[in-house]
Amino acid sequence: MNEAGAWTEERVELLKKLWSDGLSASQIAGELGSVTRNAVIGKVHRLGLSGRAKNPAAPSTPRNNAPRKAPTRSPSHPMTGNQGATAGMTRGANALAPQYAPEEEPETQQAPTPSEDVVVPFSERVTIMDLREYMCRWPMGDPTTPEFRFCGGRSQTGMPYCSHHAQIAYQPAADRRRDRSRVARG
DNA sequence: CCCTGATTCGC
DNA sequence: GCGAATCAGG
Repeated sequence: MNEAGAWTEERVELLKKLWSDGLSASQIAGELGSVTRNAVIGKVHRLGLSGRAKNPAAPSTPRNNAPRKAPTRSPSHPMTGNQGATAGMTRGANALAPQYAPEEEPETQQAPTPSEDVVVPFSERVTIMDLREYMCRWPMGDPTTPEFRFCGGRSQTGMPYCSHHAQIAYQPAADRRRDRSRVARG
């Protein structure tokens, strides 16, 4: 039978399906299992699927010269002693769970109750003291109260907010009619 | 700090 | 052909 780790027809087809579906490499890797995101990307490139739905004449990352500078990898000492890093590479493909978000939109719940805490767990809420550059700076509550907190979620570099709040704050007025229900006014 | 894909290169 | 390592951008 097909062994895990081998790219069988089914795996390749599923890979193409998920890739064309817009799923990220890590998600596909998590769904396939036994493979890492790198493996998925590698296979994708090998198949010639790279680029997904991007403009063929619009390379986001035009590596003009990038001489790859000799990485000079040392295969002699892949792991000297102990990696001492995370106890288990819980990163990348393994970090993402093979779960899907159907994103249900309860229209019956149009309550204007701006309770962001419903989407942001308390554990992530931080004060300005614990705020980091990579943390979401979405304001919560009144800044005049001592209970004022920030989202504290994971934000991208350069982004003041996390992915969730970034979409809320950066909603184009044209598409704003969608309304996220509990989005509310900050 | 997190994530993404792209590429190289040893196996 | 495969995939880890690395790079580069967000």
